[in-house]
Amino acid sequence: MSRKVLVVEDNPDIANLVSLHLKDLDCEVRIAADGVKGLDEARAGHYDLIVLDLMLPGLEGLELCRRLRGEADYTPILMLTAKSSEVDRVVGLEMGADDYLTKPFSIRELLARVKAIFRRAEVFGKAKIEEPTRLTAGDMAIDVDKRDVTIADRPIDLTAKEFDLLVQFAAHPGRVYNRQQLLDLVWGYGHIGYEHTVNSHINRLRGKIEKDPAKPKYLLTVWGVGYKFNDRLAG
Amino acid sequence: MSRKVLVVEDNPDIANLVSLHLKDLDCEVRIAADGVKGLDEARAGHYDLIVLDLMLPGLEGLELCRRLRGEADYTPILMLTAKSSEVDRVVGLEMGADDYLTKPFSIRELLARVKAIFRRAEVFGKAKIEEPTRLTAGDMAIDVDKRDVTIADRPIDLTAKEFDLLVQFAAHPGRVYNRQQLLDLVWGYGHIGYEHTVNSHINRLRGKIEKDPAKPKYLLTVWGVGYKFNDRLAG
DNA sequence: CCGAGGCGTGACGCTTTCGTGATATTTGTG
DNA sequence: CACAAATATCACGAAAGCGTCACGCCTCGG
Repeated sequence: MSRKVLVVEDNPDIANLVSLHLKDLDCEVRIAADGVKGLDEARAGHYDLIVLDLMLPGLEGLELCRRLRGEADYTPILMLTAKSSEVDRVVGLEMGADDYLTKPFSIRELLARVKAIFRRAEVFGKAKIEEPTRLTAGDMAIDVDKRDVTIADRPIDLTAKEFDLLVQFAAHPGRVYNRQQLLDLVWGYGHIGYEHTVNSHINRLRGKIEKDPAKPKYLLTVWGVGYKFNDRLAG
Repeated sequence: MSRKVLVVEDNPDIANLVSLHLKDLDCEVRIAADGVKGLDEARAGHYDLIVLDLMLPGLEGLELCRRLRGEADYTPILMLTAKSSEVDRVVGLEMGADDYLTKPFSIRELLARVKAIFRRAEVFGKAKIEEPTRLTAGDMAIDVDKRDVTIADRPIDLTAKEFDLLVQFAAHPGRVYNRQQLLDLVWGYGHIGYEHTVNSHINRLRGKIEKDPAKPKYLLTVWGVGYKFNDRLAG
């Protein structure tokens, strides 16, 4: 099963990043660099989702949204914007967007929204996208909805960032992430900061989940690259 | 047991949201994007409920309602509308709608109405929809129907919003909600307001249900995320 | 028409978390 | 074995998030 996604975004960096990760979701991605091309493309191809930047040259994102809806096109739309006022959210949704994301947004957030939209679209008989709400690895158990973590049934107290980091790893055991990827995924694309920051958080996280942080059992260092979650955990 | 529901709604955002939550109620949902399709679909399939937007392109919601009734189709109808005038309500009900909801409506409200309609339909020999009318946690007891709360058998006086908030939490202990989710769930989807408002209500609620509001026992803060109801209450 | 209560908003101080720099330790390489 | 680069650790200041209180608006009932 492959879903067609149209990304309408003038910034090629963001467009590429988004399409890269959407392809990971097994999506077929096309990019339109401005509003006019976006509208043409949206009219031409039958897309399952349109990711739309609100700030576009030529044609405002909201206008594109409004026009599509005016033409009785009900392709789900996910809006991206730099503004973060709550009013915008409502305006966007009233214009017919299905969801709304303000920059800087994290890739995890984006993917979560995209999945949510596809999940809703199941109503129309499309295939499912599974999203586990519980993750386990060895004697570690994570409940994503409840945002709690236990090791050998003992609850572990994590901060928001620590938890987000851990979930990112635990959801893809064995996969290696470099620091920039982690910043994009957890902190959000567009976030300005040092890669060094990741070290600190990994360090704090290990202090809470590892019995001996110097010899980590869950969060392993991949020298010269980054980190990964151990995918050979006993028990 | 699955009930068939037809959602006649041109705004895909609302349609998807509604159908998503109806599916949670174990309903089989179909969506019609305009009045004509809605009428066709309503005639063709045997539905247990029709959720109908009053503001539809092509064929007015009221007209659809009237026609169905004219054809001796007595499928229950729940009307949605942006207007909140009393006149509309009366007209809607006279046209044969079974219930009426004005936007912005909260999902909880919608689900409550839907369940109420199904409950009435039981008279005609349909299966039941289970709904826990009582919630307990530690020494707190909530009667959802009566809208009263006791702690250690002492009655607690709550305002409408406070009660709705509490029920939302108590019905899903341990689950973490961020402020936007709470606004959507309790205040109603489409409501315009500040996330900060949630803080105030949590604060007032704690003042009433917590012995020491600074060290809450029921409503816990999840730093950087939102709030949750304690799911590790003793006794 | 007035008063009480519920609600939303703003302000402010406190707490927690986060990011950063400095320094120590480890790892890979010549 | 020594050196450089990468990572780990620690501590501290900054910033963000939260709790609390007070005020004003609105609604509803008297």
